Amino acid sequence: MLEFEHSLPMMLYRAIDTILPRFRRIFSEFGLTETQWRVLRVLWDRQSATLKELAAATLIPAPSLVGVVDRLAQQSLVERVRDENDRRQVFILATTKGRKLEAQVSPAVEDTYREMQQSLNLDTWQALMTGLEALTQISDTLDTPRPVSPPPLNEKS
Amino acid sequence: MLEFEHSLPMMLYRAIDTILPRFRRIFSEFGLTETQWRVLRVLWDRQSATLKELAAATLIPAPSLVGVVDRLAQQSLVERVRDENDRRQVFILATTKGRKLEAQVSPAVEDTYREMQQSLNLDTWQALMTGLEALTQISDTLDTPRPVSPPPLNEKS
DNA sequence: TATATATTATTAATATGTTAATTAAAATCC
DNA sequence: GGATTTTAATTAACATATTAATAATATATA
Repeated sequence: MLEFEHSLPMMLYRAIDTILPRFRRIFSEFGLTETQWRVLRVLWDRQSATLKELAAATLIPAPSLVGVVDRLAQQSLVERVRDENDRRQVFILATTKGRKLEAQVSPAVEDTYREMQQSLNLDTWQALMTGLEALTQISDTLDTPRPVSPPPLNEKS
Repeated sequence: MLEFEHSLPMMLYRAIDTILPRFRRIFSEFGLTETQWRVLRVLWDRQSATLKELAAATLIPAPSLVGVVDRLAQQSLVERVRDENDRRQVFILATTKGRKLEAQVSPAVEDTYREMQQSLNLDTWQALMTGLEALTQISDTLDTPRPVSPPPLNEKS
């Protein structure tokens, strides 16, 4: 029981449950959900992004992202522009209205982020980030979904 | 952008996205979702739990848990028993069928957990767990939701 | 070039998360 | 003892996650 409740996955979930509500309170003051904010947050930093790029940057799965962008578009915060070079792709970009939100929302978000950061010992913070970084790269060690094909020898051709 | 994608919340989400799919593959082999497995996992360790206790142990919000337990009950894996001493409460307990699943599912889950653990440096693992532990306790430092009490001396009524 | 294959976005179906409201039962207060 | 307030579970409404399938377009290949 202690075993389970202190397993790595549960510790990660608990960490998220601990820190995210503080941010969501801010988002909701501006009529945004957390995922909607994440999309805008990325678009504030880059002129546009395809749906696929947006999914990678926000970690929102593409099927969910379709709906998130729909609702942001309904609020006139973003718009879709079909890529004419490759008509499979769609560019998403923030509207002027969407961009104006940044100055409204970001200060409180950054304040909260700093508070959170400062409530942790600096060494603890860095060890945590280093550990998370390492964890996200074990996929290379593990995810190799069993020797699918033995391409060992002859690495180049 | 790098700033955002390497923020603590995004690092936590990325960590979960990295390690959970491996476990979900196992669960689905037995017709279980991740949350369904979490409920069973707790009930395998204790004879019963009220919905509230189950929510705390699994980190599944109570409103979601109602549906999760519904579906587990439909599969005859758990059952509800009203507490006769306090009829507001409901005990959830695993059925015989539900208990038999443990021997089927747990070995693969534990194998995968060990693989994951061993793919990380031991120091890194411990620093990560320590950091997560510390993070889940900053609520005491921060969560104090602003001095709710003293509403600025009677501004007007 | 016609066909097969791969890629991007989207839809579909089901399960869960999030917040607020509701119901029933207990505990508290007068 | 009856009104009030809490508490546990549930419902409701909306948004998102997960997995599989589909449509449209692009690329590769024979």
